[in-house]
Amino acid sequence: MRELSKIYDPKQVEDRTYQFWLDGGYFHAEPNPDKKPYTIVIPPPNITGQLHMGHALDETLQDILIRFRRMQGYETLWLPGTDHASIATEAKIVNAMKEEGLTKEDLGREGFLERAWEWKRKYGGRIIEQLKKLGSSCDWDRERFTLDDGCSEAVKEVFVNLYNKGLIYQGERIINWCPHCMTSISDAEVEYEEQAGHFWHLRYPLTDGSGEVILATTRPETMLGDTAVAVNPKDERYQNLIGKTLTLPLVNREIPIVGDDYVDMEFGTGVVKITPAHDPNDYEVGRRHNLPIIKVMNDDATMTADCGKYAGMDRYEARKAIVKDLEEQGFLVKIEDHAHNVGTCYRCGTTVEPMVSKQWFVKMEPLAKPAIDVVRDGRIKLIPERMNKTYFNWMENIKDWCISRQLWWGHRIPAYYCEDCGEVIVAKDAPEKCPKCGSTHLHQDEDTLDTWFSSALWPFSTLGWPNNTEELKYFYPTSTLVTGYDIIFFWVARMIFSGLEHMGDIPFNTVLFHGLVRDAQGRKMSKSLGNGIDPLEIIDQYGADALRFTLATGNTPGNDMRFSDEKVIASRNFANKIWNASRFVMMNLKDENMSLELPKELAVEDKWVLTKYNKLVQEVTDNLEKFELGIAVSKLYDFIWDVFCDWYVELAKSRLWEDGQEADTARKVLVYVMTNTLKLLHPFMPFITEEIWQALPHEGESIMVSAWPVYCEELNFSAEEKEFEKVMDAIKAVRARRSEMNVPPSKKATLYIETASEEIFLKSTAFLTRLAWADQIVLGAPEDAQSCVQVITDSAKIFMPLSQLVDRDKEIARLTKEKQACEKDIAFLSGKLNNPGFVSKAPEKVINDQKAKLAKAQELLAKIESSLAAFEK
RNA sequence: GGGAGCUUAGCUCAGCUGGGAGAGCAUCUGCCUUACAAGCAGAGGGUCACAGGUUCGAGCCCUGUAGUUCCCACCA
Repeated sequence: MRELSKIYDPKQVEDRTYQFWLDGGYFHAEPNPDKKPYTIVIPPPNITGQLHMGHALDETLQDILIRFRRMQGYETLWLPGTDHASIATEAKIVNAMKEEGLTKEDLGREGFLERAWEWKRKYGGRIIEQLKKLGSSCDWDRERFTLDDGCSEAVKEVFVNLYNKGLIYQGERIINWCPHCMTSISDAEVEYEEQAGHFWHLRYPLTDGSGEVILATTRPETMLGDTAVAVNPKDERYQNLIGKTLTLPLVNREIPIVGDDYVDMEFGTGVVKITPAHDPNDYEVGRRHNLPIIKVMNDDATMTADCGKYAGMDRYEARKAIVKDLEEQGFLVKIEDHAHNVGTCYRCGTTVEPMVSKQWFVKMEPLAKPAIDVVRDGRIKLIPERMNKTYFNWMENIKDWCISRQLWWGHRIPAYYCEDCGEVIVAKDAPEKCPKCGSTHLHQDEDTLDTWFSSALWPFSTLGWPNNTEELKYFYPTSTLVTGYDIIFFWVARMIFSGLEHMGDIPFNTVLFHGLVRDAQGRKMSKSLGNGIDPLEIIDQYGADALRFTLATGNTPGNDMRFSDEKVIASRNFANKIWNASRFVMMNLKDENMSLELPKELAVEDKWVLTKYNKLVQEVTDNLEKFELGIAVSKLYDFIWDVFCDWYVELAKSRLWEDGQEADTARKVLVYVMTNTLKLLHPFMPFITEEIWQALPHEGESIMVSAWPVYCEELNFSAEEKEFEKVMDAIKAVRARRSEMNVPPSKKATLYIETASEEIFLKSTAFLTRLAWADQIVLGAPEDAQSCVQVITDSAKIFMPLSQLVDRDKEIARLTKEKQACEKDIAFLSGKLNNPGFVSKAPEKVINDQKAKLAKAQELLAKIESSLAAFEK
């Protein structure tokens, strides 16, 4: 017998077990023609990041799928890596430099990049180490980084290909500019939030002095860049003004009044000032009317040198000054409160500034079309299905993707400019001279690419593309992508069109979306709220298995979940329960090298538990294959706790304590069910299952590479299962009656059992004695039935001679109540079965179920009635 | 403005293709029964948001309403 702590201590297990797996090389995958591949590429976490609950959920779900498939016999690759996260990382490094009093410009591009790589070497591995704490079974030999040589090669290849096909172009267009990050960002990177603002009503006089127009604006500082005022051509109030000119206040520039459908006559005054350089809609109006574009803001959102007295002011400072001047000069009519949506940078939260700027774009329409088709025709399955709608809506209305960033940390755009003739050369390698004029004065584009440009290639760049490697041939398309719904546009959609365009095939078959992990109150975890829960602390306190179990339980695809200590404690308790169940099994083992074969002769309780177990195998496998991880895990919980621990272990004790021939059968069944159930649980709780599996008789090196259990018909004993449940029902009923009457377990009672199923009850006397606190079992009714407490189930009537507890009136009342309940049941069931509609239309199985229920209820009623009659005699 | 999700026990949530409502936590009762008090045995607790409809039958399907959360669009 082993001496094991009553409490499972994850700390003594986890690191050691993880190292054991690494040493065994179990995480590594190689192309293997004898097996089918199963591949997941990790959503690469940012190198700046620390593991948070979102990662923990994401990685847990992936590891569950990976471990499940690995045990099923697939060649299983979980490819890990990290993302260079251009904006976030650059900002971090710039901040660190600031403390030394340095700026990017001080160091220059080379110096800055040197620092950045140094930083990456120092901190980039941090999150990887944290992933290992969770138990992630990634193939660490294949770890990649979005800025490594291979990914860089892929990025250049893609850029050049798309450029040559005309799908990447450079152009002067209005983009979103973040004045804090000092770079352009894509539309997807802008987050809108409602802010309280104002509506300034301004008076613009007609140049000819014949009057004025009044317009409203939320951004008066942009008026310096107004190059027109627009009205709706159908608007009778202003029709006659179209073609006339106004004198722009403060600036005294003459600007035209144009007619454009864009103007909503109902909104504001029906007059809109047009600032093409700083508003996307105005930009479009400007293009339609050939208006000049006047930039009034610099990249840092200060006013440009051309802004006269406002030059150099910050945009908000300028706003104040301009409003003040307008007011003083009589151009301000009134100020209204007005709530409006303001675009902010998703990285730093700064209000973005729409600006006209020369940038690189991906032409989206031709790429979007096939990407829509593969989801529509089901070649890529999104789970939950409703994500399709979100996906289509975005893809069908997609605008061109601004991919250039004014940053240094990232993939530098492979475009070169001839300083002599202005030729633009896009090539993977720097050209030596200009192909047009032969000049050697060339310089590379200063900008880098959007981080998401490289992550879009992740499913194939990590497998060696553009080289046609064995890995690429074998593992692509990948099987499942697991990610949060919050990056469907940033990442998922872009991987789909990139895979189709460059590989000619989908990047993955299925996308499993999960939701956000929120705090116990349902709030988003965030740094500013300080309500974030650190997964590493949870692991430290409760163990990785408890954390994983918590995240998997009750998790439905695409739905957010709440995280609370109570849930982790419940999971920790479950781990402890398993631990103690295994202690029980180990304490009762005689031969550590016992055979794992099930004995031929099985007791009825063995057949009962094996039948339940066998069903569990089927269901858990089904659920996992359908990505119903939360359902699978709760079935395991129920089976282990209720079926195995609360029932089977208790039932097995009878034979173990006798220590006869049959004890050996019990041991074998215990070990069989325990080890196989551990296998089913292993994807969810890898550490504890390995630890116990190793301690129990087993074959093979590790549970993680053992074979996944399969359903087998020989273990299906449904007749015995049903029969045995009659005894269980009796035990439960006796317990309930005793509890109702507050009889302590120490007070034993003889059980007289009147039943048509005598055989099974006879076999089960040991169970009735121990589990229903009896001192003796007698078949048949006692002579003095009236002085007995009676317990009635549909298959038995049980008498307990606890005469001092029997109150004739109370017994009659109780039996009458039971009788009424039973009659109600019968009325309901027979009503159903007498309904011609039901009998003719319901499926046969349902009808038979109802008939069986009715029969049982009638048996029960007969027993109750006879008892009642006896009492009333 | 458009779209989606959610609303089930006191709390947090399951509920697969429609067949008499489930779990965990909390509450109450009794138990240190030789794996486990992080446990065991019981109990109470629900007009499945509301109103219609389809159906023999609706928590589940359809329509509408309310509350709530989120996404997209961005009317200056």
